[in-house]
Amino acid sequence: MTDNNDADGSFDAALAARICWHYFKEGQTQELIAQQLNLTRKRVNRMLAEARERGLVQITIQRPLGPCSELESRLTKMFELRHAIVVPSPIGNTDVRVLVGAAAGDYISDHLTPGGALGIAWGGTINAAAQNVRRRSGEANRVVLLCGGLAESTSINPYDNASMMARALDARCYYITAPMFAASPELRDLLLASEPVRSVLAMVSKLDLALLSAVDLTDQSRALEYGVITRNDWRSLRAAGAVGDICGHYLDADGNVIEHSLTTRVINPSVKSLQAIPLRVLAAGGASKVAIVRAAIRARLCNALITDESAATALVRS
Amino acid sequence: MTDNNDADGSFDAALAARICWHYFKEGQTQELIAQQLNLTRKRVNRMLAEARERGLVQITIQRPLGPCSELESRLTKMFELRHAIVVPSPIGNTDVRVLVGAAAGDYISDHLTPGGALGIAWGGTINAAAQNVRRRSGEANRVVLLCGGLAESTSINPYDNASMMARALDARCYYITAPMFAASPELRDLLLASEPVRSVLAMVSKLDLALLSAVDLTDQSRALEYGVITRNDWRSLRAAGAVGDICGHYLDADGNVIEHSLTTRVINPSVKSLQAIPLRVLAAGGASKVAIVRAAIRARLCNALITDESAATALVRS
DNA sequence: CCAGTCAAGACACATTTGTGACGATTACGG
DNA sequence: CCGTAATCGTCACAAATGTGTCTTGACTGG
Repeated sequence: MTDNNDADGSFDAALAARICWHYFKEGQTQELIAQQLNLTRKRVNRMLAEARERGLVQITIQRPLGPCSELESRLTKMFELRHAIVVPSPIGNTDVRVLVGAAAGDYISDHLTPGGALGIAWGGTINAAAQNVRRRSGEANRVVLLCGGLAESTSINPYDNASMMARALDARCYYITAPMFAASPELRDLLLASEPVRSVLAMVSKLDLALLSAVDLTDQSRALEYGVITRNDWRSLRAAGAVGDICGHYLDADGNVIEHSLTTRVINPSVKSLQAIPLRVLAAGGASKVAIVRAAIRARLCNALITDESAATALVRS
Repeated sequence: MTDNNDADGSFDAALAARICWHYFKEGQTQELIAQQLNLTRKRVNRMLAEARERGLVQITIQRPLGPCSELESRLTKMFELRHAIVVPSPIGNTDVRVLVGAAAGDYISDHLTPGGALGIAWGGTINAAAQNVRRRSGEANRVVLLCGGLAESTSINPYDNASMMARALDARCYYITAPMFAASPELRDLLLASEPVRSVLAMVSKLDLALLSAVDLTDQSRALEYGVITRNDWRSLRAAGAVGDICGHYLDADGNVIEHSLTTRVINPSVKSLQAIPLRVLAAGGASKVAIVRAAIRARLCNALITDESAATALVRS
């Protein structure tokens, strides 16, 4: 009856849930909970932390929250978006992606209809979103990963993101079983035409909802850090006018698609198929993402936006 | 743009929301938040507490939580309920009504369709539920209070409960503008037939969902404490075999309606009209409520139950 | 059977949080 | 204009929390 179907064994979700209940709902002290449940306080403390990590406790703040909603409505009008969500920028050294991702997880929970098909990009933001989606079960949802994989598993990995999201939604997950960038244009074409890849990509235009992320090409770009592109590519892409990419489509500041040697090798859903998705949510925050976010909107690759206050402020000033 | 439509002025919801965001989502310390926002730490601390009081932050624990879900399925089968929700019993001296109420608020949020009509009873549990409902707006929901009022405003008051719930749901609220017990049977009949009362009661059988509470007649009964009934009535009701009441309908242990001088003066929806409501959720926890909960189920006054572990355990043992 | 390894408990300590006392400042009614 | 009361900030301290280190003990692979 008690389900411990999670991938890793060493975590008693039922116990954690009970601890969370006593702590968050009942407001008891960790000490007392430990006594009652015959645990050490430290254990309680750690399970509490782990439960929050895993998104076992969901903390929602009643929206709208003041100045942010002002920005939201301005963004919505200005860029003709379906929705805009603006969260406060971090005041500490918190990663803005965790915050925007948390909001994105909420958003997905609210907008993915039961049995719906969700496409996702990858990255720190998406990772945080996956951790913050409200768990579902038995709805036959589907998750489609909108990019190829990365061979060397960095801390953030596309397949990992997708599997986490799928697990949270109790969804079937579809992966593009190919690298993000093929070794050669010829190989790319072969892969695109070959079977597992072709049929997964064909699903894209049928999706109900896409959760997209933005890769920037600023000095802070994580693409370099994660080894997605080389520094040479980074330089030449910038020289070609690119400000970043959405699912491997490199865009200039006006939202035009940039041609580049990389783009002849990328394995990704076409711009058209992405545009066919009714609700295309872009989740990206921080100053470095402003240019690519604006470009993505202009390219009509997104019609809903989740971002933070600082980026939103910059966007409405444009 | 920033809406401060709450009844009491001296609470900056937008600021509180921002503080909550930085604290709960970003995980910053109160000290740092205070610095950044130019507030004192104490102020941050108090606003955090107040925000939680007011249900501005919603904490959800991923269900199902182990042993409780076991009880839930047993209750569901045993009593042929639509749903059963069991929450852990308090381990400290927390009021069980707050915990059961919190779960009830969640339940309402999940099951009241937009634009739906909700009937509610009153009491500590309902009060907690109202504080825990997820805020909605612009859905034209309706809330109908299923009992008359109490003249002297105790800490928990029917009109108060209803108004809080209606405010949370941005709902129109309908009150029975009559006392819970009329001074005489004749006056009761006059009131039932008279206009504002009659039409509100007529709405009852059209409701989508009712959130009911159980009044017990044990030694711990709050009905005495709140001065709803006199000690004499309490004694004679018990003598007549009553174990408690649901919306003013006194029941014996088998769920039969008890006749009593009080019941000739009570102003409430008929049993029939209550039974016509598709989803009738009874929220009540603690040992003292076991008998009346069982009676209510037998009387088919409820087909969904929210309770705590101790009461649930007692119920399945019957 | 014996290290070696790893998880979990005991303990200790620094940080963070909740709360009360006290004084300053402001609003308000006479 | 003054006194009163209420509010808010400052300080201080106790409680609760997060995080190390060290130790115990169980399991593992020779």
